[in-house]
Amino acid sequence: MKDGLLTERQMEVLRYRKQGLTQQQIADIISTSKANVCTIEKSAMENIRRAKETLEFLYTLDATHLCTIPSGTDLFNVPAIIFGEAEKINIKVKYDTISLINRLRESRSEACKARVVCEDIIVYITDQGELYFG
Amino acid sequence: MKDGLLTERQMEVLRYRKQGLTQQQIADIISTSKANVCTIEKSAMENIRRAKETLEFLYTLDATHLCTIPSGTDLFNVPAIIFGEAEKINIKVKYDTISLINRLRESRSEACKARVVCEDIIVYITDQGELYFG
DNA sequence: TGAAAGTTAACGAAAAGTGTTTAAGTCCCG
DNA sequence: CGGGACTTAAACACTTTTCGTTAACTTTCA
Repeated sequence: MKDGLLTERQMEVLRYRKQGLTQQQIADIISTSKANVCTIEKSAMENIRRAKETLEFLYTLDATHLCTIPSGTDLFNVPAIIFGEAEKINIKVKYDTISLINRLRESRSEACKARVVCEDIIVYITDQGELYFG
Repeated sequence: MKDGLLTERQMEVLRYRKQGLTQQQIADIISTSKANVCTIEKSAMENIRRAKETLEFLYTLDATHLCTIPSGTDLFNVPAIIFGEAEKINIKVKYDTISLINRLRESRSEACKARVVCEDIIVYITDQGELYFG
């Protein structure tokens, strides 16, 4: 039984950072270079990103594939597509038009350029109407 | 830019498992021993555990542990419990009864079945009265 | 009880992650 | 411009994780 993803070193740096210390100050405290503090902090953030992604995967496990939004689709057409597909399988989506777009932007910002979807987006849905974008 | 914590192999096994296949059946499909499938599945679960713990740490970075809502609690009793605990440490929760329940449902929908909490939920609170559910 | 499902332990090889250093780089502000 | 804060890349020693095998063990249940 081990701890979380973060090493002692990484948690140490994050805690000091939260207190508002600069990388140089932290470097002095823990006796290393500021470059090292930077890489430690960076890998901590990377680990946090991976932890989030891991749980997202877990959610998609009990979600079913709903549809795929093709690259090039206008962002404002996405909700209609999703509502339509969800209706076909008798699931009520738990988001309205606006919050659906926000949720998509939030979780796949790199796939949304201006008003257009610039990557294929796979849409998953749970029985409860929760959405995930792959 | 890598993916989550889980390896391809681990996700593969979890997906088949979700479909209800036995370890032996999966072993046949991916051409290995059932013992190996067992260890892959086990380490996948371990990784998921660590991912959760990592995010818990993130919350505790600027929040303190308030209390734990035990599985089985009626959803409508949750606010009273939280308000009570927060009062003990002189923090005013920034949500009213209704929005607190909504917030919980939003962030831990899979832990709320109908009117009942079906998993233990760890509650964190910041000095500002913001809540997190672990 | 017997068979199928699942778990565990010990071990090895390959792969991935971590902390470090050094040296060069960007970015922003006064 | 100069300096402080931060980022990046390459290389290194080191540790941990992963996938795999074999063989024995426990659990479940018809």
